[in-house]
Amino acid sequence: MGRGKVEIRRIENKTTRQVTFTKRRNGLLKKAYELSLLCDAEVALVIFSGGGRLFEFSSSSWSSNIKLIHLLSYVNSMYKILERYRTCNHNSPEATPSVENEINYQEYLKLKTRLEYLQSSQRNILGEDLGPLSMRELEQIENQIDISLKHIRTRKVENLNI
Amino acid sequence: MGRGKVEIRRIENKTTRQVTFTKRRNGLLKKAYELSLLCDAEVALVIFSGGGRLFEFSSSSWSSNIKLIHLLSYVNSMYKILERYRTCNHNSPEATPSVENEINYQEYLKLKTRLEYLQSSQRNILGEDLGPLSMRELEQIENQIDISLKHIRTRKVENLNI
DNA sequence: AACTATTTATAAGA
DNA sequence: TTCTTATAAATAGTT
Repeated sequence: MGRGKVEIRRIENKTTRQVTFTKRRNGLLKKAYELSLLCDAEVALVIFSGGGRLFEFSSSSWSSNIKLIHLLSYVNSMYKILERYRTCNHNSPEATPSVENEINYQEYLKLKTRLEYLQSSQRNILGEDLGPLSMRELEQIENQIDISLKHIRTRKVENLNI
Repeated sequence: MGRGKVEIRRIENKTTRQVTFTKRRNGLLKKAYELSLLCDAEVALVIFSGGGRLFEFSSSSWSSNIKLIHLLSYVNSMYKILERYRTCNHNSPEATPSVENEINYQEYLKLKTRLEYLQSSQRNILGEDLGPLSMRELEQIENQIDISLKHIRTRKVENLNI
């Protein structure tokens, strides 16, 4: 994408590396933003430069109070699980708590059901997949949204007055 | 970057949105990888599709004083190891119960994270917990809801005509 | 920091 | 859907 084709490996020249970093960093942040907006996706991007400076983007559909904190908790729980796996395996491979796993599977199914319900409901609230809905259901959603719109507009005015 | 110039706003057509998501998601992941390698940078990227599927990249050279990044890298490499282990043991199914369970547990965590996002996002869409949101975010939600209201009203009229 | 020659990404079409 | 291709966008090397 430039005067010459470039091999994807560490750029040895420091100045070139710095310049390329700035250009590509901006490109990446822009594309992360575009993906989130165009495709309604949730995107979190964290970049540390070689010198340790931090740049980040996260789409606003991760409502702002969770954002990267949420990412951290996701990573954290993954970490704990993997840690447990490692320890388990080290000591007594047959001691894997199968009861606990069963409970987890029940929980998993519950969660999955709940998630599917929420996704479907969210789609409806966003005006998608309205086909199967009755007039009564449509009116309920319409009403809900109307109220929500009022809340949001009130909140906007409050924000302006701060 | 294609046959036509495209405005950066939510693609309304579902199929187009899905296709664009796949293309741009791959592009973004590739560029994240290239940036990390070319410029010796630490990059973490997490993407949720509209349908809730998770995609992620994280570079493997993290400086140890950065907690989040370190954890993410750790999780990533562990995941790869688990994945390889699972593939290796494809032929001897009785040897892998705990790995399978752990991977299911990972699925569970993914689901849980996604559910929490959805709940929070749903609350916002319903006009709740608006406190932490910026004006820009409020306007985005307002806009989304406005569009939704139009869809729902159109649908109501269609229903009446059946 | 700008500038452009090229490469790369991708939107629309097949 | 997957593959192709025309065109937009990104960016490597230059000034």
